[in-house]
Amino acid sequence: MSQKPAIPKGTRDFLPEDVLKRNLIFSTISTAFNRFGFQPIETPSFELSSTLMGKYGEEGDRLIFRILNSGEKVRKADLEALASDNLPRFANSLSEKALRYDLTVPFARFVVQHQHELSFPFKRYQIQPVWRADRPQHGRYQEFYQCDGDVVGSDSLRNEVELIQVIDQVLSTLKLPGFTIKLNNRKVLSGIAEVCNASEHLIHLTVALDKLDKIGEDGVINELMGKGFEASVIDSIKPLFQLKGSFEERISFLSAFLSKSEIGMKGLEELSYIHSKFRDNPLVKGQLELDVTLARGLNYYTGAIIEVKAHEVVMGSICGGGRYDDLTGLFGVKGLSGVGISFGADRIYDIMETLELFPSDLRSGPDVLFLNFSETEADQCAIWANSVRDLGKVAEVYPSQTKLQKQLKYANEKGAKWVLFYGEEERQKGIVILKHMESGEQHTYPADAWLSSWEG
RNA sequence: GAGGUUGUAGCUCAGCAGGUUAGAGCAUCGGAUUGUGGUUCCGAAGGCCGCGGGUUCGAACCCCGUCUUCCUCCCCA
Repeated sequence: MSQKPAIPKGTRDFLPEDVLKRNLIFSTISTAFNRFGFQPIETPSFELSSTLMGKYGEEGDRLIFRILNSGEKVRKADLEALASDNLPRFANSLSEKALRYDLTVPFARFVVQHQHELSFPFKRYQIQPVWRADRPQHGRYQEFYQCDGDVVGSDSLRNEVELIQVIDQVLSTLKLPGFTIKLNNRKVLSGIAEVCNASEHLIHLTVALDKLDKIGEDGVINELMGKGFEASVIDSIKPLFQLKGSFEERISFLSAFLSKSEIGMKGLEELSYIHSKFRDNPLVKGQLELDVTLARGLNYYTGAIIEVKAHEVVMGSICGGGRYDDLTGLFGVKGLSGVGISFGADRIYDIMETLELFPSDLRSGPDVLFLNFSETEADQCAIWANSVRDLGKVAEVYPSQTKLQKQLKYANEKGAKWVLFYGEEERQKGIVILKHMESGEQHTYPADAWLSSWEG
């Protein structure tokens, strides 16, 4: 009985070529992090549910993939909770583990758990898949890779500057035609709420502001009215919709707007500090932009907020991050400041695919393919193949004695550069024939010395 | 989680208001060419028409459910 092959929604298979392309992105990212002194770590694919639950807000909890208890443990199911419609409790009784939802929370757990083995400031990067029970859409998958870099144990703004440089270096190296690194600061958002007398509704305010580029000014106003904001408050926010001009111009506008808010001014100061560092040490390709509507969903950011958008393509952000002053506080260690970014490798992949940015020579076949004429000659070829491998080249011996036509077709499809003929005829004459697949030219060499004259 | 949309050969798609053995191109395999690939020509194989139920003399086509696809919202990488 055969079954129709299928994979779950939101997941993908990767063919050899796809993996090579993705590895190019990964290696570009890890190279950049390495150059800035970040070190790699890994954490398990799944964590205890208690580590993850409640860290991403109500929405986030819903999107966490939970792992069903196995075997006899299912008997622990809390049927009373089910009967009384307490679904979260019922779910907890069925599941003690969950697939990781991002790399930041597991990293916080990691830092607390290994605090005595790490030296601070600790700079790490991590490239691993994460899982979200989200509804798949363009550029959204249920399984995707995140590439995170964080610095914990240092509140210097130089870390923010450094992370922005990493982003710039990675995306420039990958030859993205252009991208904007949007910057904001949670303190500025708090300041805005403060001067508008809306401090207690900060979240609603920022969530609505965040949608400005999507639903427009009227949409934001409608949303705020829907959340019960007073007209006077909405009016006081309106000037922000018109924010235009250079980074400096926006800073000076906001300095006036936020002059009565101490925290808001602190945020502005941080933003202009970061911006000033790129004056004499400019970015390669990235464009810095101050965007007060940038909020991002995660509510643990306390300082800088970063988001990167690629030009020339419609796609959500390809990189995001920010500073969180108390992430490890959730795991019992207070006052450890951190700042980090997260690349969305799969979105970068999709962008590079649509803009055709992947180099064409990624898929390289064997340098030499030895045709298989008979057991005896193939044995000799296997010995030669090892010599070729010792030169750091790729060599393959065709495994069976099928028709030459078939073997050459294989060589052609696999992109072999050279094909070596060594059959009975050649053996008797003491020669080998090397054929260059692209030009079709053939050269004859003495069998005992072909390797030294071959230019492969 | 809410609403809409899609599903026919490995891939991209045809299939006339429900009517005999469901079609094409590309890909695959074989042959033309028993020691020479990419081109060409000939041929073959490949489908519970997403899955389950219903309506009908009769369903790829109509109805219901379910899964999947893509999209909008929500949220995010």
